[in-house]
Amino acid sequence: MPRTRNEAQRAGASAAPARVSRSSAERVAAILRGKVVDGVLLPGARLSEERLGEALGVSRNTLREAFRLLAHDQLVVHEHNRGVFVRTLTAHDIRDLYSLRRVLEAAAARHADPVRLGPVRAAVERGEAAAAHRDWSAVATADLQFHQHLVGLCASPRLDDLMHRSMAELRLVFHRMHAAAAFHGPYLQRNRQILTLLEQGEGEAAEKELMGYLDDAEAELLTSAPSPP
Amino acid sequence: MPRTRNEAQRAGASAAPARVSRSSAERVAAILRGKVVDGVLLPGARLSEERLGEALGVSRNTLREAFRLLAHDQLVVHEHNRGVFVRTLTAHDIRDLYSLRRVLEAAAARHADPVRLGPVRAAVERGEAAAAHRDWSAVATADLQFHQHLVGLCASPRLDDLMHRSMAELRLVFHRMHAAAAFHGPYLQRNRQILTLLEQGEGEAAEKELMGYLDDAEAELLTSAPSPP
DNA sequence: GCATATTTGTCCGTATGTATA
DNA sequence: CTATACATACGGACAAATATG
Repeated sequence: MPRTRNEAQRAGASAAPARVSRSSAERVAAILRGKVVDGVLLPGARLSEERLGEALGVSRNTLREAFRLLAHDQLVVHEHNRGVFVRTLTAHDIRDLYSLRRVLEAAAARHADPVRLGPVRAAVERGEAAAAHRDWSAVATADLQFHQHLVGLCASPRLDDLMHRSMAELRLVFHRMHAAAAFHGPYLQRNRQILTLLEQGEGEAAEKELMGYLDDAEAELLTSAPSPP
Repeated sequence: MPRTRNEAQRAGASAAPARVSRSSAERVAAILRGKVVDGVLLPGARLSEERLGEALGVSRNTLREAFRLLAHDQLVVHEHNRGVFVRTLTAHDIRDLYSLRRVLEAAAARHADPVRLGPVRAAVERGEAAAAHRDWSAVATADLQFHQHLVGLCASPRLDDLMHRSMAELRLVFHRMHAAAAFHGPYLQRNRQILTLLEQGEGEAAEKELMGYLDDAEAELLTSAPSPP
């Protein structure tokens, strides 16, 4: 009899990320996560237990579990006895996130194996194709994926996860750049250049290019940051 | 009637110096986290909602919130409809954790500012003093703190937090080394050597020493790992 | 500064679904 | 296959903290 449940779960987990049964809390968290990273829920917005529970059709207890999950993703902050709010990144947060990216992406460039650059190259090409069609939203997505796959070269699930969560955090401020096109567009050529260097085995040069990219992107984001240091 | 629950909560909370008001979920999570990293709750152990809620004097709702927090620390795994269990690290996990440490600690060695080595030096000296007193538990603590403060040189809260959680995860397998002395002891001299190199501004050499340390520690841990790759 | 309304924190009881002996 | 134990999820209750007028 279906004592195969465990086997099925493990097999499914190893192969495809598709999961048959997720808890309500996870489902609700996924919905809210999407609204936060897509900018539907803006930084500082309050997430009322009563209103949201009503809107999503879940009880307050379930919603609170979802809040804990989102808080761990750093997408919301839980203020005791006050409630849950969409996170507002400070300039300090932005600097920290870019420090973290420098560490992760430098390591990726240093350990990059030229034969594993497939997904990285694909992201570059998706970005260029999107730019040709003036689909700036897709350009932004491809830019993020380029760097995500770059870190993926480390072949570390924990680093992948960290990078993924960090990029979600950064999206909280990307929304402040009302012209996403102007922000992500100029970086396409730099991504292409980094890819080329990696394919030629020029890890050192690629790392230097990457650090320049990150320095410039950080500086640009900080000019739009209203918060003090 | 026993509505004295709140009084008991305050009494317990007042013992902790740091923060006056933490949620019950956070307090419970902290208690359980301690039991897991101290090896009181061993990997694979089941955390029953009913039993633990009874023992800790909190409702199942509150306990479930605490579980979400612990699951995010990767110290427990939440299997849907089955319950919460203390995490069992596989050999794959150990390798991943050391990959992560290599990235973080290499970055730390590379960016180390010799004038900020105070806490690192202090940890080395605490370890040596503890070894002189044959306090192997303190030796282990100092060893972990040496590496924690090393990463602290990056001055990144997010990296600090990541390192801290990763070390907590590693403690899940340190308990398998029944002789903690034999495990942490030999690394004291290597820590001292790394410190010396950093103080002399020999970042490259320090990084190489560090990588050797991590390779050896990883290999030693893997010999005690019962799980397949 | 105070009284009041709102919201969160926490608990309880219970019905339903799932897994395992 | 059935029985049992347990997790999931809901809704209601009330005290405490916070926001509001």
